[in-house]
Amino acid sequence: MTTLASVAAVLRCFSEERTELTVTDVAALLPAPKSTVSRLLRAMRDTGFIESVGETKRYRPGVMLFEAGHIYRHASTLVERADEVVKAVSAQVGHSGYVSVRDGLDVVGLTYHAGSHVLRVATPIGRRLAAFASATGRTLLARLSDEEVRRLYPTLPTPPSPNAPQTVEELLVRLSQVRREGFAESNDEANRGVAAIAVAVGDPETREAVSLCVTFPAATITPGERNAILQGLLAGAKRISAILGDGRNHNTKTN
Amino acid sequence: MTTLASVAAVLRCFSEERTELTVTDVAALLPAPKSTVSRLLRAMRDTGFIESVGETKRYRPGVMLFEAGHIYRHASTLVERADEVVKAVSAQVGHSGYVSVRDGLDVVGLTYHAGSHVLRVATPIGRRLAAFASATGRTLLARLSDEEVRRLYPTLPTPPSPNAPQTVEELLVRLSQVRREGFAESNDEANRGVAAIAVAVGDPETREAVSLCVTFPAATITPGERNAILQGLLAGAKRISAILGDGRNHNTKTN
DNA sequence: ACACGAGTTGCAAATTATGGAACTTTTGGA
DNA sequence: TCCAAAAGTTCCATAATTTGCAACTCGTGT
Repeated sequence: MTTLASVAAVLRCFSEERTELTVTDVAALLPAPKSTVSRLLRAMRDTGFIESVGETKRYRPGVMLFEAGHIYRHASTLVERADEVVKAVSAQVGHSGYVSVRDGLDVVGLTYHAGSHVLRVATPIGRRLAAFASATGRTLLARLSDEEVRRLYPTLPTPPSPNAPQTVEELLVRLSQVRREGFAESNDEANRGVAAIAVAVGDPETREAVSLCVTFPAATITPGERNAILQGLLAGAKRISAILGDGRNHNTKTN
Repeated sequence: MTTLASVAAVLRCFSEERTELTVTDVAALLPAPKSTVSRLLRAMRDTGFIESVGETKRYRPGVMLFEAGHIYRHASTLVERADEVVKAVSAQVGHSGYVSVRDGLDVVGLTYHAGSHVLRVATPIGRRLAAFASATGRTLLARLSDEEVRRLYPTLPTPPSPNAPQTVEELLVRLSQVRREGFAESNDEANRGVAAIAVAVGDPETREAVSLCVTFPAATITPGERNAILQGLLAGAKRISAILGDGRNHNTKTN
């Protein structure tokens, strides 16, 4: 394992549930010998990747990562436009919305707008979900060919819920449906009692694709509300697509 | 230069003005031989520190940095509390506010609330300013002893404006004033026509310190508005200090 | 077609990282 | 307060990775 791979592995150990790490934590998580980890964390601290928490031997991400991450987030025209759409739809229907990107087998939330209704999901910003087991992820996977999807998923990871695809074949069927309908839905899949509608759009120049998503309570959503969400997202994605020249907008049906 | 130092140096080349980098860019900026840079960027891309922009040879920060940066930002109780204070004062007086931390000789903006008045400064999030030449920076430097400040500044960097301290001795005088008064002001210093008031507060457990700041147009601010800003920040900092046990709140005067 | 600039690759030498073991420091319980 | 255990650090020979020069490839513009 190269130094870079080690550093990346350490950074991936941080999460919202584990915002600080010790030598022993990292030694167990990587796994790697304590001596190696001790020196690695020291070097990471000295170069700004992590910082000590006060005078303790605990480490947390360094401000340099915040700065670079900020640039990541704010340099993308596509994300900006997608966020505007999601914000407007979210405000219109009163449910939470967010924008995600795919990173390998996962989707990562980049932006979030809390809804005004009582149902609040935890902020998805910086949070990872399995792409195959979420509406946002499936809209992004649907932009790949079946061959590309098969290569990405030689075998399917353990599905996190019974409503998620259970086999690669089922996933492909679901993706085919996303392509036909232009959007994906999830129901009681990533969060109990929560459903979501998602639409993807891309920027052919940067080869970026993002998923626009609104979540809502599965049990109490009205058909009118659901339709407003869907139309809002589809129309927004179409506008973005027209501006950026995606030409792969899946808005083929009005449902 | 170790691999880690090289990677950190590359990440610091990104900015809001330079969101993408090429091999040639980095070779000039570091500086380093093209061959070294080519392989370094390749390794960084392979491990998630950077991503290719579409099919081009340009690179930008990777989503992994966004994730780690998000954790940095949201793991801090102090930043959260400071942000609430700044948000409330900003909403009350209608001017922009933000929270900053010090990183070496710089301050970095972490949060931002745009004011409702016409004067909008560019978002300070992720942006660096010279600590000695900004109100936020001086509130944070004032928490150091004079000896620590002298060690940090053997010589003073070139002042970016005539209103900034011009010598280390002048800086120390200004910091002494901040300690006495409990806040710092800047006027036409970081941004033309813009003034700022800042108050610092810390968390003794994590040894964090943040600066709470509100900016406003230097020419049109009224004494009442200025006082509302100052009192709002000082009172908020005092509340935080009482909760976190800072005991170094500089709220020694009501002015 | 050609020149030039951007970027990549080969290879020997230089430099850095590793892991086991010994050591030091910190922590928690009696 | 003391002591054992756990956490963390450092030494050192070996292994692994990185480096920079030079040659090469690719893309672009005239």
